[in-house]
Amino acid sequence: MTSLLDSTKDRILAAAEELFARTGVARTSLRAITALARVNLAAVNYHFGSKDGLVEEVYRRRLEPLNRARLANLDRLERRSRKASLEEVLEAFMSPVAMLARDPAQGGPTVMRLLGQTHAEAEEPFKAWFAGEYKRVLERYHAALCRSLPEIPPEDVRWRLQFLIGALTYPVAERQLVELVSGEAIDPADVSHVIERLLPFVAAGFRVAPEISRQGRRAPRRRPNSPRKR
Amino acid sequence: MTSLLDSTKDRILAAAEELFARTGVARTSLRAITALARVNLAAVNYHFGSKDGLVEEVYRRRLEPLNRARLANLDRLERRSRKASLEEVLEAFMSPVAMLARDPAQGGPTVMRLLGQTHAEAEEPFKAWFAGEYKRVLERYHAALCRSLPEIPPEDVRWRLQFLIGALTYPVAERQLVELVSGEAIDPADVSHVIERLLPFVAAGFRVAPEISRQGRRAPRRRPNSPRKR
DNA sequence: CCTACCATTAAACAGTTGTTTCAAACAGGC
DNA sequence: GCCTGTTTGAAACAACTGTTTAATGGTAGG
Repeated sequence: MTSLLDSTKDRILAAAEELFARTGVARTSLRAITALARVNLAAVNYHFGSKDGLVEEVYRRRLEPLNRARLANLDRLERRSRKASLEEVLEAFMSPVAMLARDPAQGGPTVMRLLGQTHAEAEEPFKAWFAGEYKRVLERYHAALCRSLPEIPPEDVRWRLQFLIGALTYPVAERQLVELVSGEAIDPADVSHVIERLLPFVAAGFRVAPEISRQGRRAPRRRPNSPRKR
Repeated sequence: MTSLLDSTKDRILAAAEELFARTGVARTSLRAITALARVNLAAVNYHFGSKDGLVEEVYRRRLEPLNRARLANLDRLERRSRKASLEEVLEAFMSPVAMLARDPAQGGPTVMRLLGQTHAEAEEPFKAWFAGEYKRVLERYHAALCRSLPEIPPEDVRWRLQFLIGALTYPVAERQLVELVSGEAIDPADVSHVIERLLPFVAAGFRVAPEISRQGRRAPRRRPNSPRKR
């Protein structure tokens, strides 16, 4: 996976990405990274300033193209004359994930586990950048979804966008759990299969009429049990 | 939150849960835990054997009642004469999460972040137990969902169950991202609001006819962009 | 050739980690 | 009382963490 011609910096990035995805940032030592990259320990601090600097660079390298592609896809849809359908907007949002996972030059399947750990792992300074970047994307998609779903209140669209992100991120990131549920591991090259199945699922969810909402009474169903203390 | 009458063991568990949920297991030192619990450092190794032992106990304490309630709810549904509706099965699966989050004695809102970090944080030995326990629950719910949705192929039901788990876990665990999308933080006591909104969303998704499936050609839509390298 | 400058190396740094040790304090049974 | 086992206490342990230092190799410009 790591070409012998790669520079020291690239080798560190590749090794760090690999290990971050596998065991998480906090549990990955710089010595493990430099050993895998066959590079001197001090090279990390030389090229990236600190471990935090390396972490930020590892994530930025993947998240930036992802968000850029999402925005570009939306631009394309909005430049057209006719209104974008719900499915088109959803695919514009989800498909860049599949592209990332398919292309080894962009991290390949490894990058997906990395993305799944993003929020859990992020340190404060980096989190701020990421939040700002991501917020722009989400705001634009929220607007686009509202336009495709004029009959759904914007606040419900927000929640459903949230659900979409969860449904998209979680199974792709936590492959071990997928394995658990489906009995077989998913072919990492075929994250697009996940998306093919996810798209009609969430599309139907987005279109359904929301519950009578906030102060409205619950459905008159009997309440199931709550967990008991042991 | 921690009563002064609690035993040393309980105080350690409470403090560990709090810190694990806030900063993750790997970034939480035993010294931070014992300081918060106002307990001697060695008490952790005395009562739990090791840090791993403590981690396992912290998670087990919450996951066991959760899974137990899910199974009990399903038992109740299946004991009845009439067939359970899709919504009933979904609520049986999701509502215990809300109960956990509502009851401070069972961890309250804190426990939700903890659950979200479960898969990312889990060490290997504990992971095995968790996987086995969870698998039983998921298998039973998969069967129940299939019975409520006879026209949907079981394999699609599996995938959709996966999506449900993602949509349920992610927003509840990653509240900072929710905040990002929705502009406001969710009231942690009202995780039930999440579920109220999530239930009709996923119910619609479960019911929709799946794509023509496996070897079938993609929809003839034009392909959106893929991410580009910078 | 020499001088800058960049990249790489090995070694050491100070701080933190989980864990262990052993003595002191405590409880209840006789 | 004394003796049992269990629980807490302060201190030390070795191993590992991210980071820094100072010396080295390499290469382009004058």
